[in-house]
Amino acid sequence: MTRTKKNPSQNISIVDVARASGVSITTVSRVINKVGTVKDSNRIKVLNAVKELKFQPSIFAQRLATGKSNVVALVIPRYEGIFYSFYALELIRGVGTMCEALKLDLLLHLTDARTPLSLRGVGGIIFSDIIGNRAQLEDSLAKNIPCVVINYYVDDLDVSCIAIDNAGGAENAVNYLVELGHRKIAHITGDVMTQAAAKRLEGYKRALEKNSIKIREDYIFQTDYSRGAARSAAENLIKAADPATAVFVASDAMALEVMAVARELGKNIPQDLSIVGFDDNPSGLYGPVGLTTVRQPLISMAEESVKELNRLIALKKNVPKKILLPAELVIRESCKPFVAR
Amino acid sequence: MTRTKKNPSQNISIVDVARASGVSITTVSRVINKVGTVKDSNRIKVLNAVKELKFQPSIFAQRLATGKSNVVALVIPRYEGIFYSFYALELIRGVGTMCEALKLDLLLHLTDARTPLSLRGVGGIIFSDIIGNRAQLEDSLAKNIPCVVINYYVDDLDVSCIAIDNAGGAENAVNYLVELGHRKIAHITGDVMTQAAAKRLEGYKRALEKNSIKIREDYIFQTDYSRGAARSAAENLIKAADPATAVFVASDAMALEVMAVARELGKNIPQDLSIVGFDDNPSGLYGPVGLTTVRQPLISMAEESVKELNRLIALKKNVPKKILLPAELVIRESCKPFVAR
DNA sequence: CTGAAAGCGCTAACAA
DNA sequence: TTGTTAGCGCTTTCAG
Repeated sequence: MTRTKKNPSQNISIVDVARASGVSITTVSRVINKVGTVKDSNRIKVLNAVKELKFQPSIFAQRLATGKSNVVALVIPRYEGIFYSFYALELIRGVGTMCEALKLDLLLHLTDARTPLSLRGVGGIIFSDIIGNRAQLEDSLAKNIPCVVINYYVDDLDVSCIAIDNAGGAENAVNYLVELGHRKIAHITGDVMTQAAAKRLEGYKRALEKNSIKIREDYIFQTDYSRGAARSAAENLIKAADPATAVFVASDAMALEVMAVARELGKNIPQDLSIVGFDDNPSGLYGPVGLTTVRQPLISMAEESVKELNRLIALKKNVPKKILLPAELVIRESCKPFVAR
Repeated sequence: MTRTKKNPSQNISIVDVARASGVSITTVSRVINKVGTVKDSNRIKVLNAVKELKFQPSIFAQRLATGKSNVVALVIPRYEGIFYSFYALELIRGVGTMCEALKLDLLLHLTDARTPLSLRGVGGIIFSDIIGNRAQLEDSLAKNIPCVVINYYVDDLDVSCIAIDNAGGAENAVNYLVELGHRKIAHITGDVMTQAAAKRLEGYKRALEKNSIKIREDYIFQTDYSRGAARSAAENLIKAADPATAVFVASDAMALEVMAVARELGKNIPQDLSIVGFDDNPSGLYGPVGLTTVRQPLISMAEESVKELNRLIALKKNVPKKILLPAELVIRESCKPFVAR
């Protein structure tokens, strides 16, 4: 009838502590959880026993008893290349840091959008981006699991989200080029299936319009964020009959590729072509010419998402908040004022 | 006495399923866990009820009852810049993938080496590297928690480890340069406090010795893996009175910096200087000259570590295995045969 | 301020 | 093949 032996590394339970300190397990529980009232002398006895026995409460028992979970899942769609992206790491870093600060456990879940989530025992979920895995989000919401979406502005669902003002950032970037005197400004987009890329394109167009510059479709090069696509876009851009004098590129990784292509084709950056990227990826610092770019506050976005999730969990009901974080221009050396020649 | 209400998203328990399918909870448990023998007709009833009620067993109750945890912690020392490193992401990717395959939960724990680990309820720990956090490893081992160390060969502790043959990889790289006719081969080290960097230096020296090339201390440039250090090393290397014709650099990130410096100083790669890196970081593909490098099987290392940990957990005792994975040379365009001029 | 005792949801002997 | 039942370790009434 009696159970044989439990986990040898965790075998001291609240019972042992109670026995050692001569009080009831209830009292031990009280001092562990810092709730209720316990006579000081007793508290001290318990605390000593805890230290003595190296007692660590079992999270499983705690969670079983309370019905609460301190686990936060970070769901990252495992799309091609995500793991080579600066973005993912920053996210994990930010979320991880804040989870630790808030004493939450972080469960990293790499998902392909297709399979339904089966995150059991999770207190809340952070969805990084929504790329084809909207169903997972809706499911979780339906199950009343606290959710927050990060890096995607969801306006048609009752869910907290925290995203970056991609359109605004793009607009700033293009405005800057205009201020430098450029009128022929091209744009190399990312994968416009993603919200970020679509918004960046939107911001590009808006900036041109506001500056009364005609939008030329032959100056817009659509890519899928891949290096290959960036390369051919760059070639077309540079070899064009009436080439642009500046280009706003939807990611730093691609912007670097554009720089490389330009050099190969004998062009100097920024003399022959001004380039602005997006991301503030540290690789943008590599090489002779620092890349001017738009900084995404990824870390703070990630951190905020955990805070927001925590708020939702504490609230015990879904009172969504929608947050848009500004994206700031970082000026380095890859742009020069336009001079006619 | 009765508890008010539990987690509203998880409120159907094994009891409900038992009731709905007209069997005992034990039988339900049996079919859930696919153990024991259950009459087919009953199994079907249960399965239907499970589907009907959208029942999901509580992992906390399961773990409480079994005393087992399916959580695997990946402990990554939060050293400066780790989150900008290709290495960390690859690791997380590999470990994450394998955890999913093995139905394990992944707890990502970013630690500073100083604070003792407090990973409660974890079934096993994967230590990524051992940089100053040896105490954490020893502690966990003492607590009988299954551990495996990844990317660090531990020969003085009874623990499973899986590392990359840094010395061998370095040796291959240098041998390759020798085969190309180079005799003046420099080395830019990483932070030799890390095992990887130390081993790479060791491999470099060994290759030279085996080829009867005298080791010149003025050809060895020590760095801390940082870009700044790489830059000044590169400058000294190139501007030296009797400059090396080839250089083996301890990381791709630094090798790229060396390339950049060389270009700035008017040198051509590979005509004026042959370069081999280490990592096979995708950024090595950027730019006009593909970087010849040593590929670390990071992903398989990460995957193997989870398998090994799983083995240890199943074994219920510590029967360590030490694994060393080969590192293979990837030849691209950054090296040329040496020709006297 | 304290303790007894009833669960939390599940697993695993054991008996049938 | 199935069901009964005693825990797993902790929290939380409720009654002192």
